[in-house]
Amino acid sequence: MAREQIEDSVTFITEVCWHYYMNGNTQAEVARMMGVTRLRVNQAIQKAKALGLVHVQIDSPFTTRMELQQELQKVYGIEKALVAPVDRDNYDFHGPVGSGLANYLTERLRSGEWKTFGVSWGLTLDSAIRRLQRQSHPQLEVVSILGGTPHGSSFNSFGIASGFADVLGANYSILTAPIYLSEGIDRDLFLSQDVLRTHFDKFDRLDAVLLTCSNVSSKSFLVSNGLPASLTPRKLKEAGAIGDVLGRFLDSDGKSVLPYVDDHTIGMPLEAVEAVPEKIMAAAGPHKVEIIAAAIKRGLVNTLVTDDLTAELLLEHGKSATPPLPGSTEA
Amino acid sequence: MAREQIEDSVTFITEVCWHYYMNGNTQAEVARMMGVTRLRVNQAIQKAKALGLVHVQIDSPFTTRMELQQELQKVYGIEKALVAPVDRDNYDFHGPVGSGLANYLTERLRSGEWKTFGVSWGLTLDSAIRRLQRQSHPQLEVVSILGGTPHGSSFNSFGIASGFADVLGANYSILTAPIYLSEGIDRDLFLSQDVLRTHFDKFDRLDAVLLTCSNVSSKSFLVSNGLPASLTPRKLKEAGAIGDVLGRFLDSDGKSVLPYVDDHTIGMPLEAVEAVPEKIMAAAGPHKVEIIAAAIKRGLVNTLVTDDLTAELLLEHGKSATPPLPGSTEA
DNA sequence: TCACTTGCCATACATATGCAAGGTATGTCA
DNA sequence: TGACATACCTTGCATATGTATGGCAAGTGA
Repeated sequence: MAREQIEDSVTFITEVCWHYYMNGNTQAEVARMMGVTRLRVNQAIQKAKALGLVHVQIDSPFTTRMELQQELQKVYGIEKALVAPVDRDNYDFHGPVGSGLANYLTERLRSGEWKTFGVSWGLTLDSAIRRLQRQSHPQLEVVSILGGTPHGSSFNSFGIASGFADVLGANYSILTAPIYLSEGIDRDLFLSQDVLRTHFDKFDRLDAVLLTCSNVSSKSFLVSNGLPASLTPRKLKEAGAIGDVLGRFLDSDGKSVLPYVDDHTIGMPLEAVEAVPEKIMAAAGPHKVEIIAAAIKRGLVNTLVTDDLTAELLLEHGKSATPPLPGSTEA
Repeated sequence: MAREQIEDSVTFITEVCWHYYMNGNTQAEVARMMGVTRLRVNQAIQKAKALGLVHVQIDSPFTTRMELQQELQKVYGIEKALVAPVDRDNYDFHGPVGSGLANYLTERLRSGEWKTFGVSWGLTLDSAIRRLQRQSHPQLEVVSILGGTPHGSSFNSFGIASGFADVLGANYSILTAPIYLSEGIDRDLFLSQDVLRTHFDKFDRLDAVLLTCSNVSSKSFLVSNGLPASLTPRKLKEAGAIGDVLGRFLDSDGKSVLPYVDDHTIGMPLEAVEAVPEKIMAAAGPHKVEIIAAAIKRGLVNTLVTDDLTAELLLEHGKSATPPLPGSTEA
């Protein structure tokens, strides 16, 4: 290395952001004030965004798709639906939903009602973490409710639970196990490990869970990278699976299609999920419409965070596929 | 009026902001998506800023002037100093301090330690309100601790207390009285009104107070518009006053210079302020250096929120005007 | 009917932002 | 000492944003 690197610390970036966002100076003005080039100011601002150092919040963000939200609640009989607007020409089904979930979580955590909540994993939750404002909830515990895949990535089990805990200023507890147990291993023996039993006990005391879902296609990270060798997308479809929640594959009625695989899945059982007071599912994309509907039917969702495109498809699906559930059409 | 006005509701503005800030579209893209002109998108975004609908937050904003903060704490013996960076060529002594106070308040309120806090009034606090993110603290009570002037404005007593309460989702209690009692009215009789006595009783139970201060010049709204007819800036200066805190004029040692006027001032007595656990003063500007120093000397400040220009002048003032207080120079 | 008001649009343009390409200072190393 | 690499700067330009101006269409009222 020749010449020492210029100061590019958080302190520098923070001051740039203060001048730019709080004081409303232009990038050129900030550069002049701080005695650096405009380029470096520009870069600092971009770095701040990337680092999640600045956060833009919109007050009452869910007023824009009120009709869709109310119709979803009515048609599917769920307690709350939150619908984020998307750009249809440049569709991104993780970002807006992530923002929406981040907003809702912030609001929900403010009440202080949650002592512990469970998280699965996936790109949607990763996106939510990166959009969350740093907070302080020292009494809160984030519990991982699903094992990980061997292909480690930032949105895998460990990264999601610790990511939430970090940004929320909370504690966390990791499920140190693979999502699917290898064929040769005895399930009961494996689960009898003290560390796992202690962890599993926490599932019964969760105040909330953050769920995601996916369909059976290459769009699903789990299907592409995480399935046991014996399980192919083809076999899944033949068994009637339309997608998974917590690694457990369901049919269009929300029933498990592969009990044997479920037995070898390390994570919170869906029966336990059903018992959690707040079941929040964050999911969007045309390919997820069926599995979202199935998960709702199964009783896995109180609150659905999605986008307007998916919401419209869900309503279409709900009207065409099934007559409204009895008692769920009341206003 | 010809033609009905176009939809310009909060819903419309919110959707624009969502696309622009959350989804990262350009204004032109948002316009195309929503079927309006770019001009209207641009105006909606500006309106959102003006309405305080969008808020930009910076994580750990007070790392940039760490040395100044520490030196202020040392030289003046205060618990905490928060220093916001400003643009010296385009100096604005309300905005940055308002942002700083908003940030600190948000952090402080998150702890849930406050049940009730007192607010005075002034442009600095008004600025803080407009920069605060909407929050929900149903258990919190904002208490006005100073009467108002007849020249009602948004930053007057009523507007500040209700403004804080509104944005914080809290309750409020107003001091329905003029800041200076008219000559002819008997003070004790006036204060014996039930509604005032109930209000004054709250002063003893405050967890915190937000204070401001001003000097004796036309820059002070109080001096320009709020003084009783018998009190002129000249008289104030002759009596040794260098500024006011809560409408009470102090000399450079922080002592009251006009006990008779203080008797006719409707607001929290400074002796009661001294007893509050957290005394937060938000003030900046070269003209406020002396009165800030005096207020600190009087023991009215735990936490000072100011800007870097004022901080430097305060340090200069502290070093030249007074030898460091005994025992306050320890690190 | 026609002048007029109102509210929006199209256009144009000044300024601000994002980004790439080549230049320059300052160190390393043969 | 000079070739070289590195880290940063300058310049220039494409795009995005902010704002002013003239125009047009729809309604109003003489």
